[in-house]
Amino acid sequence: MARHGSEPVRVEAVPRAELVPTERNIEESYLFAGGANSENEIREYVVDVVLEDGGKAKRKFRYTPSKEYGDTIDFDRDVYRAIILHAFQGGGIPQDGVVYFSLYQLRKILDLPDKGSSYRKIRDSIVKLQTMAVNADTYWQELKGFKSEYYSTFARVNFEANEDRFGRASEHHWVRFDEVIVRSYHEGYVRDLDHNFYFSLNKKHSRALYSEIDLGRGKGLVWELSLQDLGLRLGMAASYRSPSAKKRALASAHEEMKRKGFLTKVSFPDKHMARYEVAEDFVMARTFLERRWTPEEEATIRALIRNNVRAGGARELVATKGTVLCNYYLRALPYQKWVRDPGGFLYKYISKEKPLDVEPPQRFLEEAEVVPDYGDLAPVEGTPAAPMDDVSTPDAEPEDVDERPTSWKPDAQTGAAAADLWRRVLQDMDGKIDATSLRVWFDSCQAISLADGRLTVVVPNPFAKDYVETRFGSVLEEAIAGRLGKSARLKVVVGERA
DNA sequence: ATACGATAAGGGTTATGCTG
DNA sequence: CAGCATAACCCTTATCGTAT
Repeated sequence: MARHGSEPVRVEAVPRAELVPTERNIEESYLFAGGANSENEIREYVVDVVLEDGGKAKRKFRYTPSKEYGDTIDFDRDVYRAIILHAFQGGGIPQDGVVYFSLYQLRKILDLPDKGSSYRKIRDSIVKLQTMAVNADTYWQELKGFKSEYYSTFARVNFEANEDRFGRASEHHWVRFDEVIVRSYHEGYVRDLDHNFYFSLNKKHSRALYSEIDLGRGKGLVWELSLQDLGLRLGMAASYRSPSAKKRALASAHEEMKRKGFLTKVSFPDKHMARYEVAEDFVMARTFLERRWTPEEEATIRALIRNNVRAGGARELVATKGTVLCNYYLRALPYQKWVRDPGGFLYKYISKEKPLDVEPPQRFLEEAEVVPDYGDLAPVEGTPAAPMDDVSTPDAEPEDVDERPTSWKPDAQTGAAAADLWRRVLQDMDGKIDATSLRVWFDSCQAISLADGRLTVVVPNPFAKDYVETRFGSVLEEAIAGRLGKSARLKVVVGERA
């Protein structure tokens, strides 16, 4: 049975040189789409893939359910997400893909009752994922090539439990994610879903839909796809063949996601298409985009990411713990022993402010000029890095403004005119950009000069620059051109406002 | 393709039963 | 009796079949 996903999937290049660069985790879309059909037949999906250079390829996924456990259902998706959340809480999936867990921890995440059948269900689900065979074939016409991958989500599953000396069960279960999943995770394709939000959703299709929308929208806030493809991804039964049947089945999930603030609008441009609009507030509350980063903070974030901390996690650490604390652990990292995964180590130790196992040798570090002043954080023998709430909050330091590399002042002659024009342009935006976005993105902007038909606007950080240019660039230029004439341009620069 | 009624299924809670 | 597991129940939702 072949089903055709109709939506082309955008594919980005991967760093490694490969015959066929393909986005990997699109298979997640269909991995859990079984269950509705009780027959345990092989499920097959064909997806059109658009390569970065515009070339076209076809990707075929085949899922062979295990004879013993049958096809995947929604619960298996939840278990899979619970393991990823558990791994994330432990600092991320390590390079070797091995994640240790106890069934008790997963049961807590899944919020299941404490009884034997809960544990059995989770266990069966893990084994089911291990024994479901996945085959992904990619055909790339231009190269006259193909690539055929065979794997299962978990390359290996081990259940081990001992009794400790008090007779209590002590669990040492582990799974090893297949390298395909590990690579997806580290290349950022497995999105950092808000797992708490994910598990707060109750309606039948809500969880799967949230995953799909968040993946599908990429960096944007709007996602459109055919109801046909949506039905496939959510594993709707064959009886939902008509669009109205799908809409009715999805109604309660839509309602829940709007009520909980993820979606602002669900519409159907025509009767075969669904259009989802994601709330900007929801996305922003979960990224740290809106925050202004000092150069020092940005350097710390980059250092954390270089050491395999996930991008979102790195920003979270710097935002919540401050640069001083982060740098303290970063510099101590090379001296630690038995660190399996630097990213995991850093995330765990910094977020919990855990005492270091090995203190870095102070004298050596200072001589090498790699350790600047620790301030109050200088480790004291025996009591390493204790509470330090107010020491490390980076925002409350007005005196460091002058140290920033770029500080823009309004141009003496054109500054006032620029500010005036900018104010009018923003008024023009009323109705074209919603009020929340206006406030969030433009409150911190300042127009500083107007020369040769070019309006220069200062934004606080590179994120804001990127966001303003890509999302609002064209409407803004249009509005400026409307007031200044056709050749008018907008220039966005990053810097501290004067 | 759609609307809608019938029914199965699922979640949640309480009652009951079993075992040591 | 504690500590569980299961049965019974209610209510909501998912799914299916049928008439239009």
